[in-house]
Amino acid sequence: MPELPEVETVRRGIESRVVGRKILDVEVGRERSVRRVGKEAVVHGLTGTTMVAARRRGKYILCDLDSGDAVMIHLRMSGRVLVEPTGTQRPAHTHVVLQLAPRDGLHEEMWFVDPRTFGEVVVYDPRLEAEVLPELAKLGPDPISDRFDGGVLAERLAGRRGAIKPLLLNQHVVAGVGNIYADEVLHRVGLRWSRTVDTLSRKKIDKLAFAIREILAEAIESGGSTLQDTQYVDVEGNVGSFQENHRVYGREGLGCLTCGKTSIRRVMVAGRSTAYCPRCQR
DNA sequence: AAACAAACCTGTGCGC
DNA sequence: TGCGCACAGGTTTGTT
Repeated sequence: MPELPEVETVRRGIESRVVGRKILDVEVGRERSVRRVGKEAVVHGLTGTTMVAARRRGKYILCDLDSGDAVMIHLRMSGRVLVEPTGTQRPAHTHVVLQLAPRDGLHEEMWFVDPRTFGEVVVYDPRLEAEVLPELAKLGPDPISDRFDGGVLAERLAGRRGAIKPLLLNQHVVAGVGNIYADEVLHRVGLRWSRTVDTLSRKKIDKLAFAIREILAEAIESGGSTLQDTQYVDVEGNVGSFQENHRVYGREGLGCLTCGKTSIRRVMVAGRSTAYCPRCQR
């Protein structure tokens, strides 16, 4: 579900609503959500600590604790983070609850909610990051947090072959682009999902890198994309609005908003549904 | 090595 | 109304 813009929106919410508040108590209702290090490590690692920072690398949220430990939260397909007043009815699939020290007299909890349980919460010693979270070291550049331009992208694509879309989804190439934004980016630069990297000029790669930054930044500005199922909401429960700007994703059969002459088509590529305009994208 | 399918889960929407 | 199937924002693992 959530891609870089949604994850960044959640990170900002954690930064403003959770960072700086002591964690008084921790409940883990589902072992699977903390499978990487186990329930004990999460409960003991968080209880009594205070988050001092909330960072992000691609789709990974990384929070620093005043104990020196760190917390990694990955939402995968259906994870959500919510901050709600203590005592509020918790939704189904609320797997981890952090009781926060009251702020301005308000008692609140942070919930990790995740129906499909692909997501996870990990508490770890940052000195052991390479062993606990080996995937972090393999991530490509973050198009928002890191220096990212055509030169960087060309470097990441060097030596790789095949269709462009699966490469944009590869987190080792670029960290944070997912299925919606890959389709939107490719449409903006007029590239079809099937174009192979070896046919891309350096100038086109510059445009591609620029469009990645541009679209992700615009989406962050809009608070991310919330689809019909309203699965994605920020920590306050607000929906995003970037779906109103989608030009291909979820628009199968509708007229292309750019050329106005062809209808958007949808095919399966590398197991992911892929929307494109056959006229605008070559 | 790369391309693809399956796996991990639950919920929803659709056709019959 | 009910049932079975396809599919969903991600990522890893195993197989050709």
